[in-house]
Amino acid sequence: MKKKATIKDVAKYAGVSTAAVSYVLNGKESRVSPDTVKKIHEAIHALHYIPNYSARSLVKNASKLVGVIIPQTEDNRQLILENPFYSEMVSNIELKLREHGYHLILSGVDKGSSYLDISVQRNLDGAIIMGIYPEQFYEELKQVKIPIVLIDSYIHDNAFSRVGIDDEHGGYLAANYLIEKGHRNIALVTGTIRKDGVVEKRFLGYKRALREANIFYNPDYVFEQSVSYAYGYEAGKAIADRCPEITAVFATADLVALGVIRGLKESGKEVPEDISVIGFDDIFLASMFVPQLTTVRQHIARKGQMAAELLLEIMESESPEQVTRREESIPLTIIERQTVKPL
Amino acid sequence: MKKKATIKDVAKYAGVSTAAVSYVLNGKESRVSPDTVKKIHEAIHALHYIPNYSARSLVKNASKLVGVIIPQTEDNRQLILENPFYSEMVSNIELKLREHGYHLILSGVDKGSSYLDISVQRNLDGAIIMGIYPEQFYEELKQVKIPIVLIDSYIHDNAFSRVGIDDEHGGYLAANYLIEKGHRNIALVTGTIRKDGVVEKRFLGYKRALREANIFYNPDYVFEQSVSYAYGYEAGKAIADRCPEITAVFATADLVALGVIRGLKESGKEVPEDISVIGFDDIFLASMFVPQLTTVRQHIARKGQMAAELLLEIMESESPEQVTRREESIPLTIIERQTVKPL
DNA sequence: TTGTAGGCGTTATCAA
DNA sequence: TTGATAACGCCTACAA
Repeated sequence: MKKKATIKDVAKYAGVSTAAVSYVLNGKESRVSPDTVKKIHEAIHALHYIPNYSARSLVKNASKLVGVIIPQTEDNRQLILENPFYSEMVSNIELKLREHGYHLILSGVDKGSSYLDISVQRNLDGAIIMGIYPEQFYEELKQVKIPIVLIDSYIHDNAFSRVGIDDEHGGYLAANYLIEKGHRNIALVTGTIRKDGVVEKRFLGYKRALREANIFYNPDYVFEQSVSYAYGYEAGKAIADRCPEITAVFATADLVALGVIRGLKESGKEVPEDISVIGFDDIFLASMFVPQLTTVRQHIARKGQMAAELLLEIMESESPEQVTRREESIPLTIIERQTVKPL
Repeated sequence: MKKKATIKDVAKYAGVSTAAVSYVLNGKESRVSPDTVKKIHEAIHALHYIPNYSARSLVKNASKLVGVIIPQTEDNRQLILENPFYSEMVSNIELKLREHGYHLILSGVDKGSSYLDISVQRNLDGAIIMGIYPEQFYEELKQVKIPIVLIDSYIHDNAFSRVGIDDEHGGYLAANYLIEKGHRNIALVTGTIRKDGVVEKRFLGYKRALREANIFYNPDYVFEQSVSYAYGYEAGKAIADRCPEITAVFATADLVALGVIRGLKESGKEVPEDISVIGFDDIFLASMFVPQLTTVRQHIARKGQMAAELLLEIMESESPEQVTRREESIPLTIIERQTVKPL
């Protein structure tokens, strides 16, 4: 097996020094005579020379590597990449980073070991974190002094930049839409309401909409457990079986909404004839489903792109440490489809 | 900002040589006295020492990094991670690799640049490739002498190991199932039939089933274009509008099948009352959909796991170059749900 | 059992 | 404009 060509090989082949080669490799051709530049390019080509990033990383203390973290399941620690919400963001992030010469390490975090480990081991230039984690996680994260962009987190800390949406507003939009359609007994189906989580904000928006419409907030109408199709299904059945007065459901994620619809159906309720449902996110499934899901759209792809752009901007700025933390927010709109019926 | 601790710092702190530290770091504690081992562990802990993989990669010529490639869209070069089929495999691969101390670089491949680049730059220890690519891609791939596992490819080459399914058998299973239910005019909706692609094999299986049942193969019943929901939708409408004699559809991917069902519906055909549909893959959506999709199940998660296991085995063997190419096949079963009606 | 020192491939400093 | 050469952090003969 032929050994890979190194910068030395190139230098020898071109009859120049390694320094010269390094210069042209790093775009400092002005420091080298046009003649040698040409010779070096020829040598690079002839030898199929490809720079070794490990060596480069070692001396430049920068890896052109970005870490991306998405939530994982509690039990088997597997990434929740099946959720189109995450996969859509990841693919957009990957593309954006690739366009700028960065590669992406997709990784979960094992219990016990902190993300600090991989970040330091690999000399990551930055990281994008989706979802919310125990507070300790962020504390550790702060130790690694690299640019970090949080997606969908309400952690306010100067160490992090963030991109997200106005979840409170989104919750308000959804509930208000149902109210405008004449609904008054509106259930909320949602994942665990954690302090400072996106779900809590949406919940708050829901309550505000009720309040403004002078509708009594009934805690019994809140179905709170996990953000999954399975739980939506369960909640849908429960609503159909035990709360006949409910005429509309706001699910804080499309995946949950789809589960709700199925649960409702299996208990003999038709959507939207008997009961209306609105989701949140507008994952691509939402429009594939029958009936097509009415939902609050957030531009998921854009979210990924913005996170990547934000990170790139910080990483490539002269002094990343001094870049003021930035926050970006994605606009929200109601997408009217087939699952809400005016009363 | 405190500098990261290096092996020298640890050595100094513990009052030993860097060699000793390196030994315990690499599990060769037998070469060091229990006493110094202890001191070194203390030092590592006290200094929060974390090894620098770039440096390690440089000397060991191994990176503990695995490249994973999934197909990307033609136009915008973005990864098709939204397809649950891929994301489910990726998340399983990631977990398996992580359990063995490897990290995963998820990347697309830009036109013009070969995967050779990133593979050499990053000193990848191995790679997993999903989907099929132009022949040239594989030729280049062979140049990088690292272990490579192909998922769903019929490229036969000693340079690669493979994991996949018996697609011909799968196609046969699906078509035969429909035939057993009394259908004789069976459409095939599929992505482009490429030589040596999985789709071609399924197509072959479909034809064999017809032949064995003495059913005339009608090329007009083959709707071939792209493996996407959108195309399925289009094909579904076409079938409903123009081929009233067709009573069943075999879609070579669930995503396509769901599109077909929607297209059928919009043209006034009910599934399965008017027309039956069977899919392929059993992505999690298949059971979420209304009606629930009858399909040929391949254990997608298992496929990802096996690919990772296979790769790990090769990478960690004494002499990866000599490991005989291996092939693994995942079993297939029909999952009977609600979209096929006996005639 | 321990330590010294050379080298992995790059970059960057400093003379020439 | 060039070219030695010293790092970068780690591993591993080889010597002690």
